[in-house]
Amino acid sequence: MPQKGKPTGRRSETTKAAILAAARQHFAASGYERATIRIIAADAGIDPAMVMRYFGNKEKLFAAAAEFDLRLPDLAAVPRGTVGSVLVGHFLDRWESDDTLQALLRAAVSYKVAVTRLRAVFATQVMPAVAPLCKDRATAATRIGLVATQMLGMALCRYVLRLPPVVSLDRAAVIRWLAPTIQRYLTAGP
Amino acid sequence: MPQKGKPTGRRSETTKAAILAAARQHFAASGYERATIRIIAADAGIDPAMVMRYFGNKEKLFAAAAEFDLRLPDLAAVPRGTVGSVLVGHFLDRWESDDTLQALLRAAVSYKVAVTRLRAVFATQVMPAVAPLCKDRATAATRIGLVATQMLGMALCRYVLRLPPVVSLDRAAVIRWLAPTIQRYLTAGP
DNA sequence: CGTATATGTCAACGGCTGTTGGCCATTACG
DNA sequence: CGTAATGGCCAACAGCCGTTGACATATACG
Repeated sequence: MPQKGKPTGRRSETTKAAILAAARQHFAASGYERATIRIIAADAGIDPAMVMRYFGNKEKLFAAAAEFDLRLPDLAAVPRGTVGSVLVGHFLDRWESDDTLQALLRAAVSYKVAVTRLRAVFATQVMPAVAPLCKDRATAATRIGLVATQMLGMALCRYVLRLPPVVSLDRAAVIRWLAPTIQRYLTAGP
Repeated sequence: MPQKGKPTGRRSETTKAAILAAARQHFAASGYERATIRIIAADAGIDPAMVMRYFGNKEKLFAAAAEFDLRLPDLAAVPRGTVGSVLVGHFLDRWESDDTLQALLRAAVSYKVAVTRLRAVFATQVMPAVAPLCKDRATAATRIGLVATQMLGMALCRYVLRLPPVVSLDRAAVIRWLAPTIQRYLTAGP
């Protein structure tokens, strides 16, 4: 038994990982339609046909590349007043250390599968983790939706559109400005 | 002299307008690469070759379709404390009454020309109109950049990604929640 | 009326796309 | 060692894309 165990094969896992990495990078940099299977394969150093063998088709390749975990921390453990800065800081970290989010956002704008996935991430990862912080269940969804508008708006302007004044903010400044907004959306009166 | 005066022709302006309208609609709904010239032409009821004759190529067609004016009101005239709600309300209006902004945002994510145009709109329309409200020149660009993150984030979540909790907010609620954020970005201490 | 010009259609081109099936090399295993 | 399977490459397909040029029609004007 060579490596792991799923296929009986030899080094397929290595190649598969290389394809996934190249796919994430190009989906993140160019969006769904411009990230060609041929380009991704060339970047991974193999033939386009291998991509099809391992992932079936482009849609499934994207689904595999867009799989990811936001890794939200346990928010019940942080002090009430700092939840805003913790959330902003965590999002910045995740956004800068993982191409997947950028791939998801860039693709979601023109590719149905991606927007569905993004909504799923919101519903299954953000909502359950943040909702307990809101006292009244009734407005929780609204509050978390508002948080999403500010967070995704920052990501859009900073990493995708690259608006100069937003790009030149340093990490601390982003947290200093955005944290009170997030805090207010989550806790302020209706 | 048949209608206006620019070409000597007969009804070319009508067709040109039909093409532009169809282009805007499809760019807004599908992004740059999925909005094909063939589809746009079919929607305008003419042959694809006409698009080329009137606009040269797809890039120039997009440039023509993405031309637009944000029509920001004179902010010096509104009371100091209501500038937030005026801005949010105006953006919502513009966003819902004109496909162009959505076309610009959808295309900007994967099409260089579009992101350049969007940055230009920010620099030549938003900055000059909003900057006078900021007392210190030094932080004005930063403050307006922050406003952009919240505004574009709302547009992204509401009109492009269609996150359910954000879509179901009514106009008044959006203003009620976002106005204080905008107000703080523009006027609060560093 | 005759002719030039604008308006529009048609068919085709080269290029790029996702996808497929067949062929070679290498390795694992009896 | 021989055989089967796995990893990988190559060439080709059908389809769609932007774009082009030749050709038909209708209008404007001398």
